[in-house]
Parts: sequence; structure tokens; C-alpha cells
Amino acid sequence: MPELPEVETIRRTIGPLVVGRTVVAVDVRRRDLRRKVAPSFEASLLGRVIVSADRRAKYLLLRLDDGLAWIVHLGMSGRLLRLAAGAANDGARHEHVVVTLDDGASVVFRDPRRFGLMEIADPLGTPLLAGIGPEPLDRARFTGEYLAGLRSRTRRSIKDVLMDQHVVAGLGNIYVNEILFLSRIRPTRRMARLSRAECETIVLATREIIEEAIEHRGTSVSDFLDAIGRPGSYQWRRRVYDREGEPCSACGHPIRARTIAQRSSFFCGRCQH
DNA sequence: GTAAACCTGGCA
DNA sequence: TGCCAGGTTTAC
Repeated sequence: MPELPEVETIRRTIGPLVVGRTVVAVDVRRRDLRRKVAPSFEASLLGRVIVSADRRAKYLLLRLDDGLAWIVHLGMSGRLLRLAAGAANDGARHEHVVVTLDDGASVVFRDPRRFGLMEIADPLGTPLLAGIGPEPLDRARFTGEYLAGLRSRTRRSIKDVLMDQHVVAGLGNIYVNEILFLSRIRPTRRMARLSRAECETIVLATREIIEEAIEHRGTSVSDFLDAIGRPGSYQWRRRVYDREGEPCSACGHPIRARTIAQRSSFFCGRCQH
């Protein structure tokens, strides 16, 4: 489900509802997520005050009053939702972790596929966040010069490179497809064969797409909902993702689909070179 | 590099 | 029944 804009949307919706609250109960119903939830998880979270809600790449960081953070990755199908005190939640499945706060509300981690993960750790020390590339909206670090510097000795496609979290943080399949369409560059193009100007174009397109997607509170192509159950609206602005056969918004040529870097990819064969 | 793995649900 | 899905990791 979630790439950077969706995680950012979760952060913005859940932050004001949990910051300042104390954790009064922690219920881990299933530990076997993508990585096993540590035995110390409950004790590390219980009694702590949530002091801020931050995001790094696709990770949500709920910082605690002891300097550690409750770090959550939503994987493909994960959701973090806030249930008000006494809210009916009958028959809900796949709710693997429930954290109750001192106002009676709870934060629920629901993840049918269990590709998500969570831990309590120092964000500066955890291997989870080590080596992640610059945030795409960081104008100082994610630049055309930076991208151009990655061109030498790699045979990787630009799509593969942009989805690599070590290169740039938080981009996934939907937004990389959109970014390359806006850049007019085919997802199959070899990184090494991009011009410096094309690297600049990609950086600008990334910023534009990601800012626009955050403004629209993410993409709900099947089931993404924010922490209070609202869908995003970026799916109505998509130009290529999951639009195989539909006319290109720029030239009318049908959008093509093929697998690139192990993921379904969509592009206009006329506009993108 | 690419393929398969993790796991469940939805849809043709 | 089979294929696909917003992600990441591991193994040829």
C-alpha cells in the first residue's frame, strides 16, 4: 500500500491524535510480521509518552519520551488507524498490534499480508534506517548533481535505481512510474545513459509528483486509508500507473505495460524515450 | 542482473 | 483456478 505520500498522510493524521499521550496498554496479538516483534516490545512501549510523529522514507517514527521511537513500516498492506475510546470495531481481522493510550483511544496496526514490521529503537542507531538515501523533498541533498554522480558503472535501469531506498527514500512503484512519465524518460533506460540534464529533470519531476501526492493525501488505488479512515485522492491524478491501454494524457497514444525491475511498469511509448 | 520468497485477499 | 497487488530480502 504505502509509499512516502501515504506514510506522510498517516503521520499527519495520527500525529495530533497521539502526541502527548501516554501508552497504558500494549497488546501484540501476532509477533510474526516480516520480522518478529521483539519480546521486549511491550515493556519498551508501556508507560512511555509519545512526543512527536515523524517519518523517514516509508517508516513512521513515533518518538518516545526516553529518546527511543516506535518505528513502523507498513509493508504492502499495512494500516495504522486510530480508534476512539469505545469505538466499535467488531469482527476486524488482521489486527496484530493494539496500543491503548491514556485517553482511551487505541492505535491499531492492521496488516493482512504481514509484510510490515515494527520495533522500539533509537532512530539514529537502528540498522533499519541506516544507509537510506536522501528524502526526495530535500533540496540540498537530492539534486541533479547527486543523481548524475550515480551514473558510472551500473547497468541498472533508472526505474530500478529510483526504487532503491539507498538512492532516494520513500519512492515505490506507483510514484516512480509517474515521475518517469513526467520526465518523459522510459523506465527501461539505463541509468548510465542519462544526460546530466535528464538527471535534473528527474529530480524536479520527483519533487513535483511527491508534493502533489502528499497534497492529495496519497493514492487509494484499492484500499489505502489514512489513520482516521479517509481515502487519498491521488488515484484520480495518476497519468500512467495501472492505466494500460488508456490514452496518454499528453499525446493520446495507448499506455503500455511491461515488467521492469520485477514490477509492473506503465509508460507512453511515444512521449517517453 | 533476475527469480523467488514472505502472506493474504480480490478479481477475472 | 490462477494471477496480481503500494515492499523488501535472500538466494542463484
